[in-house]
Amino acid sequence: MTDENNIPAKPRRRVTAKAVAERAGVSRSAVSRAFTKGAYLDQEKKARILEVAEELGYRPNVFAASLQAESTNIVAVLTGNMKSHFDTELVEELLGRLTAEGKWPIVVNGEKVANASSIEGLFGFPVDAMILRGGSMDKYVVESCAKLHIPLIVSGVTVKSERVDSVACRNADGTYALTQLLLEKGRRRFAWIDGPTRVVTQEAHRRERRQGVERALAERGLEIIATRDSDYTYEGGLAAAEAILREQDVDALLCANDAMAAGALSYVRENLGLKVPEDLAVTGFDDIDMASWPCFNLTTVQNPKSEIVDHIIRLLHERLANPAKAGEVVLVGADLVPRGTH
Amino acid sequence: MTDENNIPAKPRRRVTAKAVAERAGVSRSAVSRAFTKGAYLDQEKKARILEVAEELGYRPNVFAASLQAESTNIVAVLTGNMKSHFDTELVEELLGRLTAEGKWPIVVNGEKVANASSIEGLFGFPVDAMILRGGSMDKYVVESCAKLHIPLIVSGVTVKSERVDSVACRNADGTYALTQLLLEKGRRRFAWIDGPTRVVTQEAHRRERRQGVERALAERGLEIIATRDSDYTYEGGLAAAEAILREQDVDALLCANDAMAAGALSYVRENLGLKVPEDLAVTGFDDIDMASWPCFNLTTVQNPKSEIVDHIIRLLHERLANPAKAGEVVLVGADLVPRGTH
DNA sequence: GCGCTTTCTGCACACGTGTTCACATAGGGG
DNA sequence: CCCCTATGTGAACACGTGTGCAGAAAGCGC
Repeated sequence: MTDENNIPAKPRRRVTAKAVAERAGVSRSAVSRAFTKGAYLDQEKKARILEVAEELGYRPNVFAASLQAESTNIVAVLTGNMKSHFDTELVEELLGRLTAEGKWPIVVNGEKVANASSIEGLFGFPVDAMILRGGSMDKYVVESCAKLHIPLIVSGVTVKSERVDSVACRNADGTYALTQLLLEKGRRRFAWIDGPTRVVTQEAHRRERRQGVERALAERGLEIIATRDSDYTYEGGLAAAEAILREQDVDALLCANDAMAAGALSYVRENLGLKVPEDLAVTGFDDIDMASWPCFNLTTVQNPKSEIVDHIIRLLHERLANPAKAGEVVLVGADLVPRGTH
Repeated sequence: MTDENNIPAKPRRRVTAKAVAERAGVSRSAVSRAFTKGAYLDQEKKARILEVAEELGYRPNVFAASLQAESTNIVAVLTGNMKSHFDTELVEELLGRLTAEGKWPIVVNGEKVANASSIEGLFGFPVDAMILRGGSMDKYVVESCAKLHIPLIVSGVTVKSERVDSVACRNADGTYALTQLLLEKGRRRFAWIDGPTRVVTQEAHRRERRQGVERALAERGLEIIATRDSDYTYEGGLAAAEAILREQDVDALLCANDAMAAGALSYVRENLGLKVPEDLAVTGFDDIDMASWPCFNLTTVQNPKSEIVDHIIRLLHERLANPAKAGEVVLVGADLVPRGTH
C-alpha cells in the first residue's frame, strides 16, 4: 500500500509521448521531434526530453507511426519442412539477412498451420511482403496475396503468376548430372526415395528431381527399378531404404534430399552391414551442413542457399521499389558435390 | 492507358475501410461492424459489405486496431545458437505453439545481432512479451525490458530479476548422473569439451554442466584430466576431440552438448578408427533428434524441450494475466538417456 | 393511440504517432 | 528604425480502426 498511484485493475499500458511531454513540461510535438532526426528543437530541451524518456521507459510506438508511413518494415515468412534441415538452414540465413536489412520477420510454420483460418489472421498485418518457403497451403497463400496486393516471393517452387517472384534451383539438372556420375561408375540398378505426395503444390518440385534421374537413365535404356514415397526426414529415409532393400537388389539408392539420404545411409551401414560406396551408392540433394560431416561424407547436389537468399533479398528490394513490375522467375544452378558415397 | 485511375507515382496503399464504405454505399462504421462479431448490422448490408471487401481485397489493419486494444498478440523471440540443433528444435516447437495460441512471433537471431543498436529497433514494437533463448546480449535485453516494462521470459539460463520468468534444466544434475553412469562402467580418465566463453551471460549455464561432472568425479577422488573450449557445433566438437586426444589418453569424452558429441564421435571413429564405446565413451547433452539416430545412438541427457516450451507458454499466459506478479524460476529435470556410446 | 423493447445507424471520439502550418522570437545587416 | 533569415514552438491534421452514444426505425403488447 505504499504506492497509491498503482491501479492494479488497469493493465499497464505502454508509456506514451504525451506522458513524457507532461513530465518534461513540453508539448507532445517536442517529444516527437526529440526522436526525429533533423527536426528543429532546442538542444537543451531535447536533452531534457530524452532524459525523461529514459526515466519513464519511453520509445515511440512504431505501430502508430506506421499508420502514416508507407512501409512497415515487417515481412511475413512462411517456413517449410524443418525436418529436412535444408529449410532450417535456409530460413535461418534468410532471417539474419532480413534483420540486417532492417526488416522484421513474423515467422509462421507453413507446414503446421492446421487450417486456412489459422493463417488468415496473418493477412491483417500491413506487411511489406510475404516470403513463402514451401508450405502446405501455397495456393491459398498465393491467391490471398494477389487479392490483397501483398508482394509475394516464393522459393523452392517456381510460380508463374502475375506479380509473384520466385527462386528455385534447377532440380532436374542436378539429379541428371548426379545420375550420370553414378552411371559412369558402373551403377545400373537404381532406386529412388521420393518426397511426400501430400503437399500438392510442391508436386512440380518433386517431379523435377525424379525426372532428372529418369532422363539420364533413359539415355542408357534404363529406368528406376524401385521407388518409395517418404517425407524428407531422416527417419523416413531410413524406413524407405529398408522397404526398398528388403524387396529389391539395387546398387544405387538416390534420395530426394540429404536428410533422407542420411537415414538411408545409416540403415545400409548399421542394419545391413553393407559398405558404401563399395556395395551400394547412396546420394542426396541439397548439400546441407550435415552432408559434409565425415560420418556421412555424402555425395550430393548443392542447393545453393546463400545464392537463393541473395536473390530473395534482391527481389524484395526491387519489388518494393516497383510494386507493379512483372513477376520474375530465377533459376539457380545445382552443382554436383561428389564426396564419398558414390 | 486503359486505366486512367492508375497513378503509378503513388505507391499502392492498403485498401481501407473508408474505400469499402464508399464503394458499398454505407458508412465506415458499418464496414467495421461487418468484421466485428456480435455487432448490430443488417444481414443484407453485411453481405454486401463483405462482397465489396472481397472484391477490393480489404482486411482490417491490425496495427490500427491495436492502438486501442490492450494487447497486440505480437511476441518477440530472440533465438540462440542454431548450430547446436537443440535451439533450432526448441525454437521451432516454440513458434508452432505461439502460432497455435494466436500469438505472432517476430524472430531475431540473438547471436548474430552485431551491435545493440541493431536490436534497439525491436523495442519500438508494442509487443506483448519478449522470449529470450540465449543470445549474445542478454544483459542489455534484460535491462531494456525492465525499463520498458516489457514482460520477459528467458530460457536456458535462470534469471533472478524482479519480474523476469525463466525456465532452465537442472544441468548439474544431468551431468552428475551421466558421470556416475560412466564411473560405474569403469571409466576413469575423463575429458570435457565445453561451450564458448564468448557469451558472458551464459557463463552460469556452462559452469553448471561442468560442475556436475566435477562433483561426481570428486566423490571418487578424480578430476577432469583434459578440457577444451569449443562452440557447440559439430565441427567444433570434432576439432576439440582431435586437440584433446592428440595429447591425452582418455577413456571418456564428455561434451557439453550433442552437436559437439556427434563431431567428437565422428573424429574418434572415422579418423582414429577407435571403437565406441569399447575403446572410449563419448556422451552429449540435450538429446536432440540426431542423438537417437542409429549412426550416432548417443548416450546423453535429455533437455526436455517440450516441457520447456509448455512452461514458456504457461508463464506467458500468467504474466499477461498478471503483469505485476513476481518472477518465477522453473527448473525442469534432466533425465539420463543411456544409449550406445558409453 | 401509447409505451416499451429490440434492432439498426451514423457521428464522434480515442488510440499514438510524424509532420505541416502559422506564428513567435531572435539575430544580423542595412 | 525596418527587413530578412534562421531557429524554435504548439495547435491541428492525418493515418485506420473499434466502439460509446444518441437517435431513428420497427415490432409488439395493451
